[in-house]
Amino acid sequence: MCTRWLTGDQQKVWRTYLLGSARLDERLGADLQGSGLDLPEYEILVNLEESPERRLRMSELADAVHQSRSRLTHTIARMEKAGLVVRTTCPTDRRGVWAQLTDTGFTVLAAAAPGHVAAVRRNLVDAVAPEDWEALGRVFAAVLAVPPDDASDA
Amino acid sequence: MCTRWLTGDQQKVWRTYLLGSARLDERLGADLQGSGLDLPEYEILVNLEESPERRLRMSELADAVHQSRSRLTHTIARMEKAGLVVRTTCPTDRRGVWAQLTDTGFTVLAAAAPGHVAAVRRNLVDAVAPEDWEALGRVFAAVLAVPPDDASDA
DNA sequence: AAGCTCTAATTGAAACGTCAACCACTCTGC
DNA sequence: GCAGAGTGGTTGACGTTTCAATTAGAGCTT
Repeated sequence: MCTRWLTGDQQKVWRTYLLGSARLDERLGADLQGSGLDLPEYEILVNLEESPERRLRMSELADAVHQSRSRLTHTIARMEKAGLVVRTTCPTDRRGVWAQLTDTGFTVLAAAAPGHVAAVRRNLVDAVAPEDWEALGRVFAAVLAVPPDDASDA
Repeated sequence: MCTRWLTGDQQKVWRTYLLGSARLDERLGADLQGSGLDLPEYEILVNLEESPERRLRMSELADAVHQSRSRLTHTIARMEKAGLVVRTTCPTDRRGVWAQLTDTGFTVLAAAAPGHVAAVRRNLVDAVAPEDWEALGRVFAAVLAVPPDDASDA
C-alpha cells in the first residue's frame, strides 16, 4: 500500500468537516435539552412515528438509526421505562420484537420537533448555499455507496 | 416561533447526511482497529505531533479535537498510562498542563497513519466528485460560522 | 495583602455504549 | 421430525463519556 497523503487542500476540508460535524452535533444536542431527549432518542421516535402502526422491528429500527442492536436494546429499555415506547413480541416471528410509539412518546416528540427542526435549519440548512446543499446530499450518498472493505479482490 | 418544516428534498439530504456521517465514522474506526487507537485518540496524537515541541495545553487540545475538558482529562490519563503521552505542568501558568507526545506515541501514530489516510481516501475523498468536495468544505465552514444561540437579540 | 472572580484542570459517580456470550426461535436438509 | 446452521434480540460485565462538584492558581479591585 503506497501511502498517498492528503494534499493541503484536502486536509483542510477534512478537518473542517471533522470540526463542523462535531459542532453540529453539539448544537443539535444542546437544543434538545429540555425535551429530555438526546439526538439518538429523537431519531428513534421520528422513525417510529413515520412507520405503519407507529411500530418497527428492533433490527429495522437499528438500521434506520444506525445503532448496534445491543445499543438499541439498551436505549429502548430506557425509553420504555420512561413510557415513550412499548415492546411487544411479533406474532408471526416469535423471535422478533416490535418497538411501538406510545401516545406519551408521540406527545414528547411533537413537543421537541419544532425546536429541533429550527435548530437544523439555523445550524445547517439556512447556513448553506443552495448549490452546496445539493452537493452535500451527493457527497454522503457517495459515502454510503462505498463498498465494504472486504469486497472480493480476487 | 412559526414552525417551518423541512421540505422533502431537504429531509432527504439531512437523513443522507446522518446516515452517511455515521457510516464514515464506523468505517474509519474499524480501520484503526489493530493500531489500538480509536478515532478521538488518533486525532489527539495528530494534533500533538503537529504542534511545536509536540505538546499542547490541555484546553487547546480539547478545542482542537472538540472534546470536553473533562473527557480529555480521562482520555489523556488513559493514553498516559499507555505511554503515548506525558503530562507536565506548565511553568509560566502553574494551573496549566502540557500534554506531550512521547516517542512511543509518535511511533504508534506513524504506524496507524498510512492505513487511516487510505481509509479516509477510500471512504470519502476518492468517492466524491471534485466539485462536490469543495462544496463540502464550504458547507462545514458555514456551519462553523453560525453564531451561538445566545446572540444578542435585543 | 485580602477578598472576588475567573480560568485550568481534575475527580468520582452515574449514565451510556461496546463487546462477547447467550437464549429462543426459524429454517434447511436429511 | 430432528440436527445443525442461521437470525433476532437480550444480557451483563467492562470501558468510556457526561455531569456536577472541586482544587488550585491567576488576576483584578480595594
